[in-house]
Amino acid sequence: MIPASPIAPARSCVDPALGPEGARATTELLAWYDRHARRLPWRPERPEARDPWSTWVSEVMLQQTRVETVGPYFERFMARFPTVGSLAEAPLTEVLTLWSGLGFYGRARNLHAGAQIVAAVGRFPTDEAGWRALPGVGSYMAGAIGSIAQGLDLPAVDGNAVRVLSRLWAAQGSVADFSRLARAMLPRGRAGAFNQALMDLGSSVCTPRAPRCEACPLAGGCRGLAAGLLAELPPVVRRAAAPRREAVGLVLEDEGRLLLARRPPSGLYGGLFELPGDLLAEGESAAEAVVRVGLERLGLELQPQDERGRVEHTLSHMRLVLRLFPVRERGVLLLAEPSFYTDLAWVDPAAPGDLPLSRLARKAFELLLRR
DNA sequence: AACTCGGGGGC
DNA sequence: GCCCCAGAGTT
Repeated sequence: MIPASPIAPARSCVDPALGPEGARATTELLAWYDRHARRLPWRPERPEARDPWSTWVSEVMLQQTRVETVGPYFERFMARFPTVGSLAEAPLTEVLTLWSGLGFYGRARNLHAGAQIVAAVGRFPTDEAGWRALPGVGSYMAGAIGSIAQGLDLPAVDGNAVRVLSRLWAAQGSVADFSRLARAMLPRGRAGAFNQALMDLGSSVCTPRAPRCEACPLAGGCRGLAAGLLAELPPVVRRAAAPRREAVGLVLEDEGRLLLARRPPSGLYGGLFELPGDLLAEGESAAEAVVRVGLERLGLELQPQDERGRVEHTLSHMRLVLRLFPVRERGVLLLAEPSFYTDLAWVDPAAPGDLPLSRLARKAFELLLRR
């Protein structure tokens, strides 16, 4: 842990030497949380009513996803899968359908697999290592579920907590560093409240830009504020701009229905249905890509027609331009190898029904329905 | 440590 | 446009 200059390191930021400053901050934070805790769908009125299952589901959905976005997804998911056993018994396709539009679909796959493990074992994990052994459960989630739903004294440091702690102590470091820092501040028996208080404070008061320090219970002891370092803490890590990539989507129509194909179970949009297609390879034209997709992924000899339109969609690591090409079928081949795709379906784009679909696929449907 | 993995809201 | 969001897994 590196104290941000020009602040002198008054004390070690490592357990147990935070001293009275740390204890005071924890006390103020808990008092603030008692009055200002957000009311959220996964937070029952009585905190002790939190259970591991609903907490697990909410934490998975909340990964890199805003609270407001998760709300309706959480309600629908818990209505359909009220218990870990109910999810374990469900087909993955149905889980992905409920997840459609939420993004990061590997989360749904991991949650499903994790539920099957828990159902087979017959009980939830009871400690940090047990939770971390489940797919999709890392350091943060193990701490969050354990502290919130099981009363374990574990830190749970997310992006909000990093920001609050970085500013409070005028320090910078890795998430692991801040987890140690949070552990040193944990109030025995109220770790869940402490962790959620850090997150709520970071979300509503100690915001990335224009923090509302006048409303912050920690302002009096905030070293970052005192040093005028709030704008630089935590330091921003510049990430490379997402490159623009082109892709083709094939429009095969039959009596108003579109041919959709299910992507392989892992990787980008794993397990979801889409218009057959692919990213353009290096130096490849769109027409060439259409022909290649037909041959390699569908076993069809295809002739691309005039482009029907294009939809743009931004992902974390690329900006996608999906160009839609109706095709004329010239011949049917037997695929030498199993296709990239694992399933095919003819679907009415106006009523796709219970299929797992990405936002991108839905955007393509909307464009095709407009004309 | 750098990528992969979605999608949306705020400025 | 850019940044960030109750991150985790892989390389």
